[in-house]
This record gives sequence, C-alpha cells and structure tokens, in this order.
Amino acid sequence: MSLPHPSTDQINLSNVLAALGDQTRLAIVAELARMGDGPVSCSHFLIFASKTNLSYHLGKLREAGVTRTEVCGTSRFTTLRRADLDQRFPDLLASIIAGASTADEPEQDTA
Amino acid sequence: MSLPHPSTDQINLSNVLAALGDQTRLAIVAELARMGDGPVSCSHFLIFASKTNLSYHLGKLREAGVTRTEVCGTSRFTTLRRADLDQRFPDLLASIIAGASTADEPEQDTA
DNA sequence: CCAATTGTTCAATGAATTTTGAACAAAGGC
DNA sequence: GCCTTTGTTCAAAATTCATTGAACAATTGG
Repeated sequence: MSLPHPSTDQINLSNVLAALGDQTRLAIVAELARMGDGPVSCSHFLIFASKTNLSYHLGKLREAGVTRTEVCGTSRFTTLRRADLDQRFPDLLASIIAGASTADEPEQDTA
Repeated sequence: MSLPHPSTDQINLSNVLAALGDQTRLAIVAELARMGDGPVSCSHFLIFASKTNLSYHLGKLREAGVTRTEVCGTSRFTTLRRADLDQRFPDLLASIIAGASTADEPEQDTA
C-alpha cells in the first residue's frame, strides 16, 4: 500500500542536499514546484529520464524526504514535502526552487 | 599566486548543492560560518579530515564557487563567498547554514 | 480471461567520487 | 644553508552513484 518515507525529524540536511545536487532530480523538483507541488504521476517525468532511471531518482528523492509518493492503482503520485522541509529547514526549498527556475543553463564548473 | 575561481555568474546551483551534499564539506562550511565567514587556514579543518583529503574537499568547494581561497606565504586562507552566493541564490546559504548548525546528528536515511 | 498500462526489481556495467600514502614544492625561521 | 611548517600532486584502491535492458508485478479495461 504505502511506501517507506522518513519522518520529518529524520530528514537530514546533507541527504537532502545530495539528493538535489543532481541535475535530473533538481529538474524533477523544479517541475513538481511548477505543477503546484503535485501530485504528479511518474510518467510525467519521462521528459527527464527513462522509466527505469526515473524509478531510481524518484526513489532517491523519497528516501531523502524531499518527496512523498502515494500508490493509487497502477500509478504513483509524487508530491513535494514542502511543509515538512520548511519545518526542518526554513527557506531552503524556496530558495532552491527559485534558483533552479532562474535560467540554470548547462554551465559546467569552470573551476 | 592566485587560484582559479568561477566568476559569480558561473556559479551553478546543482554544483553548489552537490558540493554541500557531503558531510565533510557541509561541516567545513558550517565551521566557516561559525568563524564569521573566514578567512580560515586549511589546517584549522584538520578536525574534519586528513591533510590530503582536506585539500581535495577544499578544492571542491572552491571549484563550485562556495569558497574563495587566497594564498599567503605557505598558508592558504579560505573564505565563504557569501555575497556572491547571495546574489546568485538569495537565502540559500543562510538556510543551509542554519540547518547545518541545528543539531544535525549522524542520522542516516531510514528510507 | 487477455491485453495494455504503469512502474518496479534485478544484475551488470560504466563512471565519478572519496580516501589513502608517498613524494614533492614553497615559504619562513634559525 | 637546513629544517620545519603548510599544503599540493600523483597514482592507486575502495566505494558509491547513475544508467541500462530484461523480466516481473499489480491494476484496469474490454
């Protein structure tokens, strides 16, 4: 029925940052925010990665406590855990989403 | 004399998040903040990692644009690039530092 | 029941990251 | 000039992460 999610107080900062420190996952979160925090079904994110790979990335986001996934029939709906993240790390999610939306072109590290 | 640093507009969000999504580097940044944003010499961070390993992590932070390193004799002083980061990603650094300082015990992901 | 849809798990691979020790370089102090 | 201090570079090893395809499971529609 339901998948394992960390409780709010189990959400760890470096896990969250590591989860979001990946182009694909950051794009997923930005898209979730653009969609009003969800719920959004997995297939919606096929624009970002293959089905199998998506399963992996969505799992990472869920395990880090960034998203919540609810099973509904053969579909799964993902939501941003905004309230939980805000409680744990005020302003963090908002600033990340704002930064991700602001033209973040594929500019690599120029050291 | 001076080391290569990305310019402010070259600082990329997912690079910054990936840089901070590591316990050691997050601890270094939190310590820098605790020290008033630096400058702090490398050896100060020996509490977090070995000399060689520190060289690696401080390099990562510098390349991501999180810190600035200035050479001074045989020492190197690291500073937080707070103004640059604030300009690029408002509130991000402050929320991360606040979250890192708030008792972030070694709690692992409980998925 | 059969077929299609939605998404997962598994094992394998390739790639990137982290960590280490040995050797090195550049000051600075005596 | 030598020795110490501070920190780097290099190559290797260990670990972790990301990506893939094949096979599977659950639900829904006809």
